[in-house]
Amino acid sequence: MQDQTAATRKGRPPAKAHDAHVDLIAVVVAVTDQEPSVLTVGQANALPSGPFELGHRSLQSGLRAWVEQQTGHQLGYIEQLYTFADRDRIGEQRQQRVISISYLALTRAEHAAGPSKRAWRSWYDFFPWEDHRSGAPPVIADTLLPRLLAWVDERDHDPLKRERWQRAAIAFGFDGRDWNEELVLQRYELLYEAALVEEATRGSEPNKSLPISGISMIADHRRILATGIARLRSKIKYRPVVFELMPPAFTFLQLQRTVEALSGRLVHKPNFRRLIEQQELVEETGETTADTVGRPAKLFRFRHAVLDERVVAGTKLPLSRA
Amino acid sequence: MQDQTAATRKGRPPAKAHDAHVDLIAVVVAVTDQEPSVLTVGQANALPSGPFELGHRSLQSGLRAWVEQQTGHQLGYIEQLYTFADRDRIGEQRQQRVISISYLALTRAEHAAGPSKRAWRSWYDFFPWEDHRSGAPPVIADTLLPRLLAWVDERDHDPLKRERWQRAAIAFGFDGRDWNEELVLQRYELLYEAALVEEATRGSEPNKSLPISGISMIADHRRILATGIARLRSKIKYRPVVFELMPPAFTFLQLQRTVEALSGRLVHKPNFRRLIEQQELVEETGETTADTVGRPAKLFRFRHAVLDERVVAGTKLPLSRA
DNA sequence: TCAAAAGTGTTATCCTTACACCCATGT
DNA sequence: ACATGGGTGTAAGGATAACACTTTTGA
Repeated sequence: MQDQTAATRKGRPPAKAHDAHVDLIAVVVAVTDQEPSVLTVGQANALPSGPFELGHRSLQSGLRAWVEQQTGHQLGYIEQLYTFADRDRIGEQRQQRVISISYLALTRAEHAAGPSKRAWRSWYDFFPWEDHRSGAPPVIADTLLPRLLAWVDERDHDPLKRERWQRAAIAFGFDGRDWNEELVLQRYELLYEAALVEEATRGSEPNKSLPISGISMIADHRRILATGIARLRSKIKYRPVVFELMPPAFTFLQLQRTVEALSGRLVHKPNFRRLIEQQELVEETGETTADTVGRPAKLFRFRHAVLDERVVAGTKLPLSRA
Repeated sequence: MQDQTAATRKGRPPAKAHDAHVDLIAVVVAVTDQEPSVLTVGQANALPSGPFELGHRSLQSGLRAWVEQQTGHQLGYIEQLYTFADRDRIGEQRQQRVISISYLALTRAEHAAGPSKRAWRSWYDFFPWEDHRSGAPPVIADTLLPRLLAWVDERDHDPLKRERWQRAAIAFGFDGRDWNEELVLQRYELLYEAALVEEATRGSEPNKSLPISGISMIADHRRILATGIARLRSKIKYRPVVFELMPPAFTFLQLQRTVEALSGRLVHKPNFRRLIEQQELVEETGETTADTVGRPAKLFRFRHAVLDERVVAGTKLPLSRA
């Protein structure tokens, strides 16, 4: 079998012909003061990124190196998000591929060391329509809804109108539908398609009836951020990843506020508590907070043991005995 | 903002310095005769793959092109699995990176056109310990368990032994734990670590007390296959992807057998039926099967409309009113 | 008539959701 | 006293799991 390893390479043409440049991009998330923040560089409109180099031991270590260099921040939890390819023009006519490998990283903002500090930015600055903690944000009814209706009306035929409207309604919860906080990417893509985000109008001359809503980012970084947010909003529901964002000891309310910041929705306090307790995700530290107001709360820490013990597995199949 | 796009490229050194070769690898799955099969090339021990080239319009279209060229098979549903990097030596000392981007694709074996046909192979040939449709396969108790116990005993200290044993027990359901069909990758990695799969012993001289169990593949293809299986086993539980593997019309039992083939477990017929019905995933075609045996079954088709209507969203947070 | 598969009814149990309420502290 | 947050009790409703049973065909 050993010798057949060569077979994988069989069709490979001379390397230089279509080698690609590889970029690593990080969505680094922390929650501070009940705001979900993302680590940015430049004019706070780019995600930390850099080329994958021969000196890097692995993709992840390359990513760590770049983030640390650009922001002074050390990363803990990392997971891969998505890989995509773009055509890039270098020099005259010669084209080259750029492969971008994006990652989601979770930390606590305090882990910073050096020049970062000001580089954190609430992700709702980029996605104002995503924060439903105080109900649906006004921007949806005031700006997005009318413009999306106009976009729907661009279509001539009824079935085509209906299709656009249905997509918009599902994404934003129109027509009495529920808001679904996980559809972050779909919403961004819809707004992009409807030319309601700045990124969509690049390359064309600026329109007088300006687009809107949300700070834009360079290249497709806002799209990558949307992907990261969506992944995280989905993942907190079936893996104990929130704790990566928490200090070593915390109260239930702090934990709840963090989840609320991420999901952009309010949760039911008593039931949230029971949900966490029942899964045995935390244990008491024995201490209580000396909070300024209200009854002192017990402090808890994450039970790291659960990561070994259990597998969280979600069966949804009606398995049979035997 | 436009001009700041240049900022992304700021740190980029001369392109050739560390450009990478990009490979696309496909795990193409079909289910035929109640066997989950994977499309292979070569001596049926490699996954279809090929370099990403400038001529490819996108990563996915590059993948489609390679699979079609190597197997004559056209792909329908595709999703990205994972991207990883390896060091590759070309020529003398010069090292280069190889980036592998893997995909999961779902089709029906009949879609083949050309030389494929014999290239399909049950994925349980590669992972015999994964098929629990007739109870736990003997290979686990007969071969894997004793060898895993030996591997556990390699450790000197008790806590280290315990840690290895706990991992094995969770992965394989020892100690009265439940079998978890989603842990495909963990199991493969465990067996790799314990040198119980051929891939782990490459580079060293062949051991007399030979490893075992499961046909090996070139390079890390079996690991990629494990990733694909795990992803699919997990995904069929919360997205209607099984239908990509079904013919246009099918009976409940056929659907059930397909799910069983994928998950490697038996499901409860009446409850499975209700589960599908209740989600309104299918509709009657009006026809019935002329089966050889038993009462004729109604034929159903997938309700493609559900993909637009619903979002399947899985809330697991105790949301509050207001 | 029997085997094999299709299909329905019904119950016990658990999880989720919602509502109601009491507790402890600072001002 | 009361505002604020901490924390518990409990019951309704829905989903899941398990068991029992009837129906329809071909051999």
